[in-house]
Amino acid sequence: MEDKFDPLLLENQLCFPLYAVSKALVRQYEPLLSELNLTYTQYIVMLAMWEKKTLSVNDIGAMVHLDSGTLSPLLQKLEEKGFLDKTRGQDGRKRLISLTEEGANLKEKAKDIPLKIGNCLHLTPDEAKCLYSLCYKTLGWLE
Amino acid sequence: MEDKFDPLLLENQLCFPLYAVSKALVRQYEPLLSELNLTYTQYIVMLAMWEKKTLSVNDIGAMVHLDSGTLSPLLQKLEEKGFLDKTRGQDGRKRLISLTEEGANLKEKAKDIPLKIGNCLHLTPDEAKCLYSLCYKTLGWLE
DNA sequence: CTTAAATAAATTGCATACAATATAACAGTA
DNA sequence: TACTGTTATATTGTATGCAATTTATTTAAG
Repeated sequence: MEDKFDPLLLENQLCFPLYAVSKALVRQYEPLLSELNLTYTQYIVMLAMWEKKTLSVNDIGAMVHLDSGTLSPLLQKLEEKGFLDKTRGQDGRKRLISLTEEGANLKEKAKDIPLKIGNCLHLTPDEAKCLYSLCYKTLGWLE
Repeated sequence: MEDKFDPLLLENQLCFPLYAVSKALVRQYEPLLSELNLTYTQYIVMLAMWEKKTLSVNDIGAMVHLDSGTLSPLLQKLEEKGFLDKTRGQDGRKRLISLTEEGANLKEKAKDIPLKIGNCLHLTPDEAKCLYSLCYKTLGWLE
């Protein structure tokens, strides 16, 4: 007489461990990022900016999967911290976001963060690649 | 002359796709859960309650990885919705959370949700198992 | 019994997330 | 050109997350 499989047990969820590990990992970043005066969300926006130098709000949103409701106040804060500038482009609707010199210099201070985070994951390179691929594969179906 | 590997490119992050897929997946739940008058976080608390029937706030927190700062107002809302009851145990510091009849009945209405979510993931059973295991393995190292 | 230390929840303050709405500016058309 | 529809961003409202603090209660020591 085996128990019937209950799809509503917490341990039978797939989303829940994703949700839990995502939050736990973000918490690992916070002490490292606070030294740069950044939160995790601000950090991924800075990653996008270090990569592209100048972007519209929508461009950033497409890269980091956030909408203007989240980005508007967040970009405001990064501007107040002196890391970003906002200007108007030819198209007056767009706000062009660009790095200040201070914002660009911050990349140097961030360079050790990925390794430090990687070290606390305890995944083999293959496991990390597998996790990475499965996340992107799933993400591809959800948008 | 190959480009040097830049660990600060968005595409070289492991946390970022986890963070993005977690949010995207939670968004998939929202339209299904709104029919039950639940948010995703409220749903995982209800999963814990359906499983254990009675729990303290800390017990729930340990199961779903949330602290009292998040749970206190959330449990308040679930109580107002009529899904949960709060009582005092022998230990007057603890609040014992239990299911109301309405809360218990809600499980029947939720029973198809896991399958619906599973269908939109487009992962093979092996891939799902792999993703599940890697999340729990990582989670184990982060707390 | 009294009081200091520990524990359980709740509260506060700040920073997301995101749906829905509003606003501003551009683009196409009669 | 005046009007309409579209696009880009900002604003509003609700619900988390979580660190830090506070409050209530219990436990342990003296």
